[in-house]
Amino acid sequence: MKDCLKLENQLCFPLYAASREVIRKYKPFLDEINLTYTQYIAMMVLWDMKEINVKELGNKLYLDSGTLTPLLKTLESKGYISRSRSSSDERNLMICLTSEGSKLSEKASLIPAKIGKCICLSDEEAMTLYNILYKILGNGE
Amino acid sequence: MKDCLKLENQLCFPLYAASREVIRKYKPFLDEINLTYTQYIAMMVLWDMKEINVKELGNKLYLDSGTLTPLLKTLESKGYISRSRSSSDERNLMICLTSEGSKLSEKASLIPAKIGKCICLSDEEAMTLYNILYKILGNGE
DNA sequence: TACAATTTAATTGTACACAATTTAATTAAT
DNA sequence: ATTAATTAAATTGTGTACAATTAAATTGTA
Repeated sequence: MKDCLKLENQLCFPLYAASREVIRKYKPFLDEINLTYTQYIAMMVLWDMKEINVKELGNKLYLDSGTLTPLLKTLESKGYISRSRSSSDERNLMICLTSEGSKLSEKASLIPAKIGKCICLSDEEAMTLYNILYKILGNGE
Repeated sequence: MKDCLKLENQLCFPLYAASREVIRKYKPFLDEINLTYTQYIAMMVLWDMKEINVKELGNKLYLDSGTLTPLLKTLESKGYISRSRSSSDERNLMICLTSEGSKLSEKASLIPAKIGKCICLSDEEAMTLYNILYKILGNGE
């Protein structure tokens, strides 16, 4: 069998596996605030922006409406966001943070430090990883 | 809003996003051999091992039977693998490569080079990334 | 040897991902 | 101003992920 097909010679596989392992580490902390990982990163955008439409949110998260529509309905049912059409362009669905959703950031702000303790990379490794990952993300544009 | 909750200050997010972006780059090539990405990495293990049980396969891929059972049934229906209980221990389901599945590696072996052209990292960056990702994967053990 | 504990897959249920299509609203072109 | 093209979100359908439970086989132990 060709070496290029061995799992240990792939870059894609540890990328995929490490991504899932890190998300798995978030789970116990996210359970405490009743969010999934994808809901958490959507909330991160909202904590920052307060208001955004689905298209823009999708651009930031690399997700489309097929994923976001049900996810945002769930966040609405949890009381963290509101969903309403833009009056200036009815095609746009505006997502707004509720006060309940805003309040959630207090508890959430404790999570990054907790995760840092679980990952165990040096500051330099973390920075290097960050830069290479964004280089990969930049490739497609 | 606290900076630690900004999306651009997370390491987990570019990891998650880059993983999906890379898998997305595989799609047109994997479509040609009628495999999804997860099916592809499962086949990689089989091209290497010829025979393996579900538990071991799950250990290698960081996946459990909830994901693998339906995936392996699909690969069986495509004729690439066979599924049969081990005679020495009926709890174990042995996955074996069929000749059809083995033949598939010829076409598949062309994919890594094609992907390499899409990712555009230097050899050094690729090696650095690989090592850091496996360091993350090693953390949990 | 019984029987409790463990192990392996399968199953069930929830939540993404994402391609492809549909629907409604807006914009562009005639 | 109509109609064609475009855009945004929702919908549909397939395939993962993964927690939790179940069922069957095996192993350990009194």
